[in-house]
Amino acid sequence: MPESDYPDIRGLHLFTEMSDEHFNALMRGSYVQNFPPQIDLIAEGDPSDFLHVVLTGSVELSSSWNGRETSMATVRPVSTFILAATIKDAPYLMSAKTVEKSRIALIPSQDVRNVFDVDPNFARAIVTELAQCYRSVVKSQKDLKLRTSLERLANYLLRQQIKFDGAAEFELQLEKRRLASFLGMTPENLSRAFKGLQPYGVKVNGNHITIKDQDDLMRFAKPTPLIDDYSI
Amino acid sequence: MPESDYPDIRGLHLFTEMSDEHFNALMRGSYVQNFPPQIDLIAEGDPSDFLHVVLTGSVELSSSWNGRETSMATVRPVSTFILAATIKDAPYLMSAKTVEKSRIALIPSQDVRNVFDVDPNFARAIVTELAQCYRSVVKSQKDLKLRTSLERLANYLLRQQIKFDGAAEFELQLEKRRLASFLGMTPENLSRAFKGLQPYGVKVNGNHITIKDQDDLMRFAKPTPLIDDYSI
DNA sequence: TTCAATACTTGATAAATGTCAAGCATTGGA
DNA sequence: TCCAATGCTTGACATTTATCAAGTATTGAA
Repeated sequence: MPESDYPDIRGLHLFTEMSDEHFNALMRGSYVQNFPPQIDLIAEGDPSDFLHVVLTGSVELSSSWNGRETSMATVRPVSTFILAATIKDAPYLMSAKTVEKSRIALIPSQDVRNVFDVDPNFARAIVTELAQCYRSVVKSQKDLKLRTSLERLANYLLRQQIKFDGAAEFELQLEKRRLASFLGMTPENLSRAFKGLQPYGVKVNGNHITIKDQDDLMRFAKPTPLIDDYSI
Repeated sequence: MPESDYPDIRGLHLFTEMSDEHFNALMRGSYVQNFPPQIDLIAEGDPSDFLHVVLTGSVELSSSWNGRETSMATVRPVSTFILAATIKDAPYLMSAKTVEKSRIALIPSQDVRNVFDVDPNFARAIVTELAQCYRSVVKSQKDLKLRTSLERLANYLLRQQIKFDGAAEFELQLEKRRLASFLGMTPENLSRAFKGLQPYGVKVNGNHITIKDQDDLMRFAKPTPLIDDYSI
């Protein structure tokens, strides 16, 4: 891997605290590649040979069964994916595909496991990251099981609003059909759900969202940190 | 904690490989308690002061929002719960309550974090356990998003059957209303779902399940290791 | 700029799931 | 042993969500 890419990766929580020696050892076997949009990076069921790091662009994680498919998450820079499969040396549970043109680092899983055993700081970082991932899925599970699709959309919009520093207007970061799948509904239903939020001051124009009265929407959405705050 | 309880805990994957010294250090601050059925052990949102280990009995993990409640998992001996909250020193995302009379070990979270930093074997075990937990939730998420309630029940029964070494008859380990909630449906719907599986050779009598023709049920359920095999 | 491909929306309808109410079955004290 | 409490089942109905089909809007490449 060219050393010019090191700083981006070094900046990740996962790699900030480890020793230079171990970091360099990890990087030696790794490489960075540019991918066009819509490229399949991994398929669920494949052996987990590499830990992936998204440096630019975005990657969608999805799963299929019996001819159906669902979007599980979208990974944005700078973060890793399929850490758990790498750690366990087990097959991927999700497929990954670039959404847009993306720059991705590939770190051999065996190297990750080796360095884990000798660098306590890296070990600590990995376990923190994994715990974070675990808690994110649990939150998402609660969202799915406890809320209707309208409530899920309302809370999604409020989470996005927080990402944009509480701005009253912002752009959706996902295509609507992808968002629908992520929220566990059909694209048709998402269209209707947006209409269903009009009485609470939500306006939609293409990807542009306007939230007229945040409090009004919050009274309906009833967000809670134990589902909606991905930082804890 | 009485030393007589040590072996049960030592037998857990999480604790087998660590040094005696560190294990004893962990145990010193811990204690074991017997709880009657239906006792609230932790509430979601509480700070995570202890890592819990179920030695006997069983514990249900659940979550609530806006007056609704859902069963997230049932923990059986010998295993831990709320490991992720302990590691992150973050609030619990789920509540826990004994289902039956249970014997539970409580290990101070701070001690777990301290020993993690000094015992590489323990660190490795924790990260493996966490990766396992993460992958379990992802599988459960796929189950929920990709399958109908009838398909979820069919696959649940096949998973239970495997637990009982493929026996054609076995007892449900959960109350039906708990099972319904775990599978993301109402008790009424679960009743109807059992009827819906009759054409595939499933017979129900109270908690007693008979699967007349496993192949028949499998043709309907279409189980896949990437959702249904909790060992990978 | 044009046009074909793709995404999105809408309405009509169907299927899945939830709710309510009532009755039956089981269970665990008194 | 009895019976009250709880869980389970069933039917009728309501709601939610999905499907299908058609039309509109948007996008990207020639």
